Amino acid sequence: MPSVTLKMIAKELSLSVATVSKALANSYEISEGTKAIVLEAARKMGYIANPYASSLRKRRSKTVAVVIPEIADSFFAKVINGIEEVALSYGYHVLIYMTHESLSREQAIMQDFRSGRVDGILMSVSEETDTVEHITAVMDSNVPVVFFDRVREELPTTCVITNDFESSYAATEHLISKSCQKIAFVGNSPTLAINRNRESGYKSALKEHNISYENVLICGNDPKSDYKILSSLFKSDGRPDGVILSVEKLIPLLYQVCHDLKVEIPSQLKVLTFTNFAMAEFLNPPLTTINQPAYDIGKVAAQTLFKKLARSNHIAEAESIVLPSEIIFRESSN
Amino acid sequence: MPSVTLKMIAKELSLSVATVSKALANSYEISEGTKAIVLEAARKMGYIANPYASSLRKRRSKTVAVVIPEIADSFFAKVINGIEEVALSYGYHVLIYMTHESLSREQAIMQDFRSGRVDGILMSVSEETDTVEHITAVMDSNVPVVFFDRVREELPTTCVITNDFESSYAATEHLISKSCQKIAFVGNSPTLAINRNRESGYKSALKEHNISYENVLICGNDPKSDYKILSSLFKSDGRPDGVILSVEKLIPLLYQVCHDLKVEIPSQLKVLTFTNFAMAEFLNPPLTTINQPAYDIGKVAAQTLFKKLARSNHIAEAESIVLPSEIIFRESSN
DNA sequence: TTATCTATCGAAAACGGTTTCGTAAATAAA
DNA sequence: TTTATTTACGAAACCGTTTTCGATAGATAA
Repeated sequence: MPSVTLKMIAKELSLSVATVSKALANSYEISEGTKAIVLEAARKMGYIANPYASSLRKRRSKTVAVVIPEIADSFFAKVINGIEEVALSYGYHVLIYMTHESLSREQAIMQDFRSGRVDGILMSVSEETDTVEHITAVMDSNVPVVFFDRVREELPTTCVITNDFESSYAATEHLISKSCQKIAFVGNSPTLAINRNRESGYKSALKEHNISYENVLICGNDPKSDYKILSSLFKSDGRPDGVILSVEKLIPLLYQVCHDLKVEIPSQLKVLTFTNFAMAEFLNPPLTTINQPAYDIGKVAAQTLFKKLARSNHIAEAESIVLPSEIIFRESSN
Repeated sequence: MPSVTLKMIAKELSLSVATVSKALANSYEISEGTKAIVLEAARKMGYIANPYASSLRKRRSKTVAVVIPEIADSFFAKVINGIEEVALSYGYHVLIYMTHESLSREQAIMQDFRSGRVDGILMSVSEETDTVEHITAVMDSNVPVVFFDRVREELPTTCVITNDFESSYAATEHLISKSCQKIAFVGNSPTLAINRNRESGYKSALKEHNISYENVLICGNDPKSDYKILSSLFKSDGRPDGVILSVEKLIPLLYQVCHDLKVEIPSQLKVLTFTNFAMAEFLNPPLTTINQPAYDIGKVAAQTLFKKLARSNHIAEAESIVLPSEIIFRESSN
């Protein structure tokens, strides 16, 4: 509750509310003298504008939303850091929403955004998302959306991604060069473009090297069933000698499985992961990782969004900004 | 921009705006018949209330703020998950702000909250925070604050913390039981209560066991200088045989230092850390950790805040909710 | 001298809801 | 039948800004 309002300042200075408002907005209509007087009074009285009154009238909220699955892993944490950094510099506020990989939650969240609550949206879709109506609906109501990481490239907007296909291709080739012959790929959702790109990078590399063994696993959200899926991998006959993890969350699980089944990394199994966290080097064994530039993805996505916000009539067309990932070779794939 | 407003529905149904508003709010003043008609029309027309108009009039934003240093480590990520979960169930929105350990940023953020932007605040103070005027100012303007993790216990509100003193005491005793004689403690900020509690737990245990060696290091935000501080520790004469890390962020750094200086864990140095992340078990060597119940801390803090919000005249008194941490013994301290 | 600017300010209408208060009709109480 | 009460709704004020549109006085141009 804003104790001091424009009206109070106006009364105090025997000016009109309009004049005070304009003075604080540094309008050309107001003389430098009164501006100084108003500014001083506002400061002294501790005036802080009511953002809701302001947003209502200006039809702009100075707020953006970040919609993500969750902040379980380090990737989204760093992305948010990047976003917040940029938002701050633009004087924007950041609302955060988690879908917990649920389409219905995502739909409810997006529905709310048609109210004008936010001026723009930064989002990474859930695993379940197999329709985009809830997204196009808010885009149609003139709220720009910028995707990052988990994108929907078919929509007419900007996607900030990494070179997933290439990274995955290179990762697969790397394992092949280490004489792996049976390489498995573990992803999460077949509907996610990011996952499909990685998968096809993996498959292309196999094809290129005439390797017929191909094994794509889908792990979900439940650690228990994921554990089963992963462990069954090593109990089967076509036991792999290399694994590419597409999901950071599965790292501890894979290490656990290998530990429990006494599968030795890297002698019996070479491992390589898409991830983004500092401790990979100090794991046992040190983990080869494909590092996504998470912080920069957040920054670039936010900057792109603010550019769209600046231009009232931005052209809505599909576009991809690709930030390269970096493979860091460590013992787990040696 | 909300394309369809109350006025439009009113006109469509030849009702007054007031009636429509009350009908949607399920007011007793409106007959069930008209309620049904209004609800149906609102649904069909795709009405979504403008939150800014609503907040302006109701003087409630249905929004809470989370103010934290940053989401660099897993702790705050999990806390936010817990907070978001609770906020969602209350129909609240979550604004997120990072101080980046800067007091002036924290002050600017809190200053803004005197505008009525948020109904309540969940916060973990920055390392630099050595004054609380900016916090009491918003509390005085009737915006409740609940602290978690990095708290200021002198303020008349609720703090959600873990049993830092006891955990640190137990951790120190554990190292002593492993026949460590020279145990160092690495904290971040001497102004933070959480750090002081851990430090005194450490010191009390030493005193209790008549150990005179006492070594408290302060590491800041800069990895380079932190590296120097940590490495100088092992170059000095009074080289420790045990270390307690109070800060998760320093784990990779410590492992790096030990690696570079060829200090072997745990034979030459036993290590133990306050942290909260799943991979500790798979580090080399597996790291003994004091796990904070991060997710629960977020949940409890949020629930406490919403309780305060529910009661308009909540009594403002200092109170601590202590959630116990859990020590998980692993090889690094064996 | 008169007409035209220019600079500076205020009245009032938005923005889109919520809430108070009044009122007419229907019902209950006397 | 008269009076009191309840039910169901609308008119209008209000939340605190922003913005449009005048209005006025003084300066300038014709």
